[in-house]
Amino acid sequence: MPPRRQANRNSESVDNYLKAILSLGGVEHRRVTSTALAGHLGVAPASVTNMLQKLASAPTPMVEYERHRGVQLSADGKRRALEIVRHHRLIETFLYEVLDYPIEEVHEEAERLEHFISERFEERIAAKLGHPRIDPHGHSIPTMEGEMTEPNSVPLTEVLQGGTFVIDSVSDRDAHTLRELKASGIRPGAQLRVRKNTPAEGYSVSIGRSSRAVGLSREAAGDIRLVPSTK
Amino acid sequence: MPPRRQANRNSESVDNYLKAILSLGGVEHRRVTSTALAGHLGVAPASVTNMLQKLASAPTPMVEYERHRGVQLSADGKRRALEIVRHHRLIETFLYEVLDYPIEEVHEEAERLEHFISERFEERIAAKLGHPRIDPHGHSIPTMEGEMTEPNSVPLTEVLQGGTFVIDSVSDRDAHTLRELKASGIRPGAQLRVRKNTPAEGYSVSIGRSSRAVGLSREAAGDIRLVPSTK
DNA sequence: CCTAATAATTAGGTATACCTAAATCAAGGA
DNA sequence: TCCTTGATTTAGGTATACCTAATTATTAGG
Ligand SMILES: [Mn+2]
Ligand SMILES: [Mn+2]
Ligand SMILES: [Mn+2]
Ligand SMILES: [Mn+2]
Repeated sequence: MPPRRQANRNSESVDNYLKAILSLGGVEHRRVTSTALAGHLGVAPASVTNMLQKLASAPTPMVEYERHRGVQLSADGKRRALEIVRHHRLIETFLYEVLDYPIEEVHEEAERLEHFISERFEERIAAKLGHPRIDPHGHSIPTMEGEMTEPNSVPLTEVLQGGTFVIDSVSDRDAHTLRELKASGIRPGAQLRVRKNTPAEGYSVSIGRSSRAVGLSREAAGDIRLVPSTK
Repeated sequence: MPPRRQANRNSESVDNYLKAILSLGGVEHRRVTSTALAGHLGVAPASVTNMLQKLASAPTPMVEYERHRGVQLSADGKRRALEIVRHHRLIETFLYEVLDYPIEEVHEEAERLEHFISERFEERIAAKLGHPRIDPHGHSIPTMEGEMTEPNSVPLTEVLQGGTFVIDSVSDRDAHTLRELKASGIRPGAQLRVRKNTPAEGYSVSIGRSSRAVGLSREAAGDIRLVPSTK
């Protein structure tokens, strides 16, 4: 019979806009510009304006929008965005832990499935995984109640002094970069010593106890986030 | 960037039309009428006509369609339909075996997810499950190559003589009926003795070695398929 | 062989979510 | 303050996938 997925609220597109606003605006709710969203989502700026107007003028608006001044998530919008992020990261963890996906392939699959799983599915994989708080890239998984801790980590490209760090997370965006990082032993939790990290000199690190220098592209370096070594 | 799911070919709607044509026309490719499809899919007959015309006039047509004479799947259409059925039944098996879903809830979740999983996901759950050939309802799972064996089972309502049978499958369509069947111990593989099965007298059976009579609604009876007991 | 009833198609709309091109706005520098 | 320019929005389209109402085919009965 008619499964009919309803308009606005809850479509795959809407979900992706909300996630993008959360990601660009952070949990501090910085206003996000149409152009930034257009870039992030890969759609034309005009399409963004259109969608924002719809989202803002819904009966229970998902965003707070003012012409020419960008958007912010409403409380409802933030709740939904965090739910999708939870789906995404739980799915990634599940694919990695239970279905033995290579880490560089989990993101793409999760990006699709996050919109279509039920609350039951979410609950079941969370239980199966022991209610994990961190996904395979090192990103924190929002709780069922929509709480998410922000990392106090810093991109490798922005670390000022050299020294020893622990890898907090790696970006999930680019499968190719991720495959390279994996090959060099760069994964969340590993120890990393910064040798060079300036645009001029390039990027070079050592992993774990090894003293071997590992060179990194600018892009790869920007995809690694570090926290100070506690040891 | 642009994940852009492509037109026609491969949309969730198209998948559902192809599955419906397969289901109504059987693997023997009986022609299927627009009205039958409309009923099965819960859409207006006019919508069906429209879709069939598009599917039939695509560069590589998924169906063979003639005005006023119904449709049949093309070889391509059949391949796709069987792939979706494989997805559906593997997902059901996975939800049941790995995620401990109650049997009456697997269908709805599978109905959505079947359209969105990757080939990798399909392959991984199949491997995890040991390449099962039958889903939790007793339906056979098409192979990766698109082979599916048709059951030679008969609905309980169409069994002529009484006697002892083995339950081949139960319908997955109605969660409510399924819950009731489960409560009576009616599941694929179980032994079933037919006591009464006429519209006039109603439907009554015994399960396993028990001699207790279990009454069934007409609808429930039609949802049970039997094969002769080999013992 | 004609005619109703029924099945199916056509015609004309809606909503979502995109796009391009043409306005228009906001802000910073002169 | 005014003007230029880049950002944003408006205007006008496209494609998918639905719907209702009107029209046309098919077919079975008389
Ligand atoms: Mn990801
Ligand atoms: Mn997504
Ligand atoms: Mn099913
Ligand atoms: Mn489906």
